[in-house]
Amino acid sequence: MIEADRLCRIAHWARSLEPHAFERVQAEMIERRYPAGTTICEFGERFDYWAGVTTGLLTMRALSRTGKEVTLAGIHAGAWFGEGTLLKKIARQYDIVALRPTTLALLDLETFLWLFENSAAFPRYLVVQINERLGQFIAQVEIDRRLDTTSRVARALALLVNPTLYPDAGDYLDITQEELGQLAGVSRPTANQAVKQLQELGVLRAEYGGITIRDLDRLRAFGEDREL
DNA sequence: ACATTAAATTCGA
DNA sequence: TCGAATTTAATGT
Repeated sequence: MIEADRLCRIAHWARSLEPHAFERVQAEMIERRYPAGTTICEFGERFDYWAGVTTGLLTMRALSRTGKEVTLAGIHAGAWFGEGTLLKKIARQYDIVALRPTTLALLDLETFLWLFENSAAFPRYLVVQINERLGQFIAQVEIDRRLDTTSRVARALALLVNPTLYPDAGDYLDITQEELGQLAGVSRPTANQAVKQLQELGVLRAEYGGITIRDLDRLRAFGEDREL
């Protein structure tokens, strides 16, 4: 049984649930911690939970045909993921790896499907979420195509402050340059240079162990579609 | 890869 | 429980 105020803190979508749905979620949700480096779920495995990141940072990645690891999305505290595979009842199409010690809130498949059928608010929320994530995947493909490393890092950052997926996020991002490099697909020193450059442009402020976004619009617009 | 700096932890009072 | 000393983590080049 999870406390009501805690549930509201870790699951923004729960706040708009009808009371009967809220209570069921309260009863069924569990939390689990994972050390840094843990593979939480591997490609092809069943992982029958809808999961939210309570603390920490995850990456969703797939192996391309050439064997290169491709980051599909960085996921940090506040985000919920996995609805696609749950609704289709299939195995995961990607690996989920904890980049640092991470706590997940988990909702089992049965409860998830029950919510989908028995709450009016929940499917509405899911549509918005899925739509937003679709946009993210498209943006992520672009990160990998882009040559210019500063734009890659800027894009990777922009994905982490998406206000739809992270409605509670402030302008401070708890992320190291090492982690940012992994999400952007660049080395740590390269990420460092990119962060420095973005700082000089006034887009963000680099801090020890984190980054403060100063100008979200310019971060978003950074290196906006050139050619495809 | 190495030097620097910030933070976290340990330890002695 | 305070703070100085040490170790670990993150950053800058």
